[in-house]
Amino acid sequence: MNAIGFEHHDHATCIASTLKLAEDNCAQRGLKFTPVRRRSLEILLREHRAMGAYDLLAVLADDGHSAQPPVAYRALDFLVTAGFAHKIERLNAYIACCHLGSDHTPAFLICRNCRAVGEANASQVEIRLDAAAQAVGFVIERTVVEAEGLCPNCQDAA
Amino acid sequence: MNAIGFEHHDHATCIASTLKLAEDNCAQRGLKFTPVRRRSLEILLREHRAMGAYDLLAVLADDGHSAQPPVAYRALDFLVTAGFAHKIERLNAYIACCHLGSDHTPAFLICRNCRAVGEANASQVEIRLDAAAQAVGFVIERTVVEAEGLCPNCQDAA
DNA sequence: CTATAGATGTGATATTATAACAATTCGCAC
DNA sequence: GTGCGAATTGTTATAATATCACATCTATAG
Repeated sequence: MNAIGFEHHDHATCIASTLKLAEDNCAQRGLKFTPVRRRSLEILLREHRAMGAYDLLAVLADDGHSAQPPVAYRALDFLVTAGFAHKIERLNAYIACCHLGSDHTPAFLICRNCRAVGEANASQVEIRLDAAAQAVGFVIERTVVEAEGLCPNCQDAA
Repeated sequence: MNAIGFEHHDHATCIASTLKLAEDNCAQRGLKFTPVRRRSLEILLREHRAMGAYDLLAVLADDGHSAQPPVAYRALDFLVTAGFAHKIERLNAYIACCHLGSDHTPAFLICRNCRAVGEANASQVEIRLDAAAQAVGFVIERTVVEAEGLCPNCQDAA
């Protein structure tokens, strides 16, 4: 899971260690890692795919949680704000962060066929919007970088 | 209107010349620049802001066009596919292209306060996702780059 | 002229997201 | 421990964004 989510990795360990990281991180920052929030992150981690809010909601409902939309959106808000998950704007969907802990501008590779999403390592991405922004006095707070295409599996299929 | 939409420019000329460019471009490529499509582009050009599909629809309705959602979405589809407009994924909104004719990966500066959107000149932006993509065999077809922040006007207001 | 492909009109519905407010829980000062 | 206040959760309703499906029209190639 170095750069991207398309490679194989020890998924069980990946989930467990990320959950642990998130837990510690919340403790440090005084954030409440409540059951719904924890469970939501776990669900996102299991999938390693972009999930719609309603997809998440469906899984939460199976768990016996309340199944109203705000439940999912609140959990996702928390995870995104805390930096444990990202929103994929292109898909209106959400995915667990692969680089939890490191402050980073995420960049995604999104398969248009299977919705698999890889999060590129920030070191492999260079974005030079600063010059353009400075030129007009615009202050950048957040940058979305999303590349759409075909993942290796779906290239083979086609 | 060199790099960005936050600068002043001769708007009437900008609209007229872009419409002309689009018209010629359609003629060359055998695309049909129908009244609704032309009018939609004109509306987007006038605003120079990200408009929701339903915002566009409202203006079209005032014109006397049919006011069902597919009318707006079809026009926007056409404009985006033809390269005359872009979708701002972050806002689920649409904006006329500033660099009509030149094949480019657009990069946007989006004001979170007033929704003004500037389209950066491709030459001022460097995106180096290729390495990350190649490393895992991903084929990039399209890239979305959207920076969110505050435009000069809204910084002053705050 | 006419067959055809593309474009438009229209009603219904799917998908994504938020508002609003009540009820509950949790930490903490007293 | 009690009670206050802030954050979280439960729940209903609704807003905002987007697509489907199918009928009708229009331009044009043959």
